[in-house]
Amino acid sequence: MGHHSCCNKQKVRKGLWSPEEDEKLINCITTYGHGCWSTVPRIAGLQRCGKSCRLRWINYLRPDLKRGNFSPQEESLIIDLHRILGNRWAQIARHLPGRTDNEVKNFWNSSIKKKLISHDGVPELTIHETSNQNPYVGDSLLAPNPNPNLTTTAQDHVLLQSASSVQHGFGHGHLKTDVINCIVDWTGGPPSVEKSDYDHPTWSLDQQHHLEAKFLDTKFMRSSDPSLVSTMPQLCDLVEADECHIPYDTVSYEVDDMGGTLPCFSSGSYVPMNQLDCMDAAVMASSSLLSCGNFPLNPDLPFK
DNA sequence: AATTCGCACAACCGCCGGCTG
DNA sequence: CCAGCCGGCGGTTGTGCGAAT
Repeated sequence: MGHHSCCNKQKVRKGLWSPEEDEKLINCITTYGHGCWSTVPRIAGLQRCGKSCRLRWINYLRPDLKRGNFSPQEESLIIDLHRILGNRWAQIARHLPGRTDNEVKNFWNSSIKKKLISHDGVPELTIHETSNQNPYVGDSLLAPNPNPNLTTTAQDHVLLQSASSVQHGFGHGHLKTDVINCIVDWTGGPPSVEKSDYDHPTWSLDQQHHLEAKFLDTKFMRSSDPSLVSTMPQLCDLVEADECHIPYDTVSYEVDDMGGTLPCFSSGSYVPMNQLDCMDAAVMASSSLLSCGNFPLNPDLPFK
């Protein structure tokens, strides 16, 4: 079933594309758009299958593609995202404007993977349990890491780190209003937040505890009530809806000792340092777990 | 200079899920 | 409900080129 109908009707060319073929494809798509890919080869006068045309356009001919080497910022982002998302190249690539999933995948396989291996495995994943300052944190607050390259232990470490980020992220300061509102809606509202505070909400210690408790209640309740779980806010959607990606040329988190500006927010909201972590964790959590709609519990954890 | 090797990148293959008739 | 079509995705293979021998 790998071949589509368009590939069976006549002999199709395979292999590298010639400049002439590229030109035909570009002319066709800039003139007519691609519409249905299976008709593109016919319109363009190409002896290729529609899939091949689509791939060539997406991976090579698209005008918004950014060629050249990956910047250190992009590399770092890929590593971070891969740690969470695993080999979901398309999802990773969405956070890298001008880059394709194929490009990211090749870059990972040819470059990053080797670097990580040569650094004795996965160095940035070596997080010790001592970072766990909360007895609950060892549980699956976040999804089991889908990264197939990680050992179970490494996955646990990822969970520890990410969960910790979530919990310690809700300190004092300002979060993106939409995200705050989402959290507030979901939790039923922190104990004493004023409506007027929603514009620039600040999380008191009480509110922080309330939110943490809500997260923990929901995620660790063994009463596996899917309807409850499904009410978890999909923070990632909010973040992604606000163009959660790095700029084309550089990434500037403009981080100082106390905090920084999230590049994913066009408003450039100033976010305290610990909440940058929180946003990271939120993206991770909702990308890999919430969107799956389930919270598998780690059987090795104390909640039985 | 010829050959081999390794790497980066391009392209293909097979599968899956959504859509439609 | 089912089958066919299609786009999208991830894994894998193929190709070209430069470095090493």
